[in-house]
Amino acid sequence: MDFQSKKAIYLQIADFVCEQILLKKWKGKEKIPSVRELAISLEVNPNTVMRTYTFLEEKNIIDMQRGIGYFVSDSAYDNIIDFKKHEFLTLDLPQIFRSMDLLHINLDHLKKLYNERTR
Amino acid sequence: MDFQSKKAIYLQIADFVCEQILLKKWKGKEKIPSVRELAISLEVNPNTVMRTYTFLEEKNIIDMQRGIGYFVSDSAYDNIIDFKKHEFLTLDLPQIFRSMDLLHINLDHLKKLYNERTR
Amino acid sequence: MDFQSKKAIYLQIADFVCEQILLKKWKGKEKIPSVRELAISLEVNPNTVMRTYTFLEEKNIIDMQRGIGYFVSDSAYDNIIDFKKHEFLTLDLPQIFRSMDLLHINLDHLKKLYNERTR
Amino acid sequence: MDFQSKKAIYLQIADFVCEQILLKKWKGKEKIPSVRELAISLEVNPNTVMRTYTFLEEKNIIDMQRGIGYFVSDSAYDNIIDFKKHEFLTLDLPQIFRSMDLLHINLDHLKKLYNERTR
DNA sequence: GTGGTCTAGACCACC
DNA sequence: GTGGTCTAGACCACA
Repeated sequence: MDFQSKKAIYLQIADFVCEQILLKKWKGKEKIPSVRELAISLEVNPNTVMRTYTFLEEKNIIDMQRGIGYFVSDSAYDNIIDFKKHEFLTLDLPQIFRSMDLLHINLDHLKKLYNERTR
Repeated sequence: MDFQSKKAIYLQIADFVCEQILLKKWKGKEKIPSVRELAISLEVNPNTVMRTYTFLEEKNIIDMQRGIGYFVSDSAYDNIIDFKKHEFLTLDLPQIFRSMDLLHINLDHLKKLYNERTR
Repeated sequence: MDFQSKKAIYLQIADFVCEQILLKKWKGKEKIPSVRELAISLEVNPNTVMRTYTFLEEKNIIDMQRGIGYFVSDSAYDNIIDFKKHEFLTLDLPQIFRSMDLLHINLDHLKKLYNERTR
Repeated sequence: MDFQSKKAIYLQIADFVCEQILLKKWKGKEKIPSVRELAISLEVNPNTVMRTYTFLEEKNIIDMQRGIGYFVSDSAYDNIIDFKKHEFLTLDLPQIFRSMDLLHINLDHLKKLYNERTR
């Protein structure tokens, strides 16, 4: 990770964690890296990771067990899908379609780009 | 306009101005609202509109004529299209496709939503 | 304020803010002290007040306006009452009644203490 | 027991032990479960139960007999009552009355809830 | 002036 | 070892 985007680092880390879960690299009920571990491996301050974990706990994506660590919550996968899908459909998509109209990009054009993309 | 999003207000206003131009509501070489007028109608601080206009002037989308006001530049329409298209294709689109993959939304689904959208 | 209790300072400050609103000292739509101001007057680090304000914003008790400051939200009073009442009835009260039973304190005794309290 | 509250687990276990004694389930001079037994039945780390027992021993609520186990102390019942009552009257009650005032809950309301409670 | 983020480092309670 | 809180100080973007 390089944190180039303008987005706050702690949110980029949150996205990273969600992605690990969506990709099933970190599965339900599994322990995730400790605050300090992740901070070292991402080369950021532990406070920043702490902020990410607190943020994700409020969203019921991870759970804390006193003195043990953080765990992927039972409903993490579904929660993330629900949350992100809702965000995508109500916030991102309307703007995408708006841009397409203004820029005169139609669906066929998009389809072509979609199939050509580097996956 | 309500400026609810987290995006900076001056950038939201810039988007608004660009949209007026793309929609040909404000055409080439036409005078656009003065800083003060726009500030009043949008209920924001004139400094904020000033910042928008300075920003757009740097991007050669509007021109200033001292003592007269701001005008849509000759090449405004093409400039906006070029800039926005480039941004859309290289920044937005890859993210969109990434989200679609993670959320298991395919092109057919997108097509359906596109055709159903409220324009 | 002296922050004697074991509760985190940022939560004690949150309680303080809620109290100002419940007591109608800070009314709806009114600007509340800036992060820095409150930090100085309470003699704590600005980060601590920031944390309080972020916490209260998530609970829809205060609103932020970019570059201007924080404001008591429209529904702050009702939100606080709802939230605190729910907490009191479902969390505090059962424990209180449990303690009373175990300690053989009955309602008449409580009533006496209630009427004698220093208000 | 599920230890959901934010209170330290060892203190929640201490409360549990005190309750057994107040309810006379564990009577004076009787042997109480060994650290290991209780740890297994509560599904916690033995260290945590150990801490509870040490804590209660300091408060003269239980006594240790080397090589034999822990016992309810002679004065346990009275000690607990005294301690908890003092805590309840000087710490909990003022807060309760304060909350009641702020939330506009009066004694009659409380009385009704008290009589309706699930015992 | 406002809020927001990040780092560095410390200290604490807990398991 | 774990998380949680707090301070101090810096830097940034925004109104």
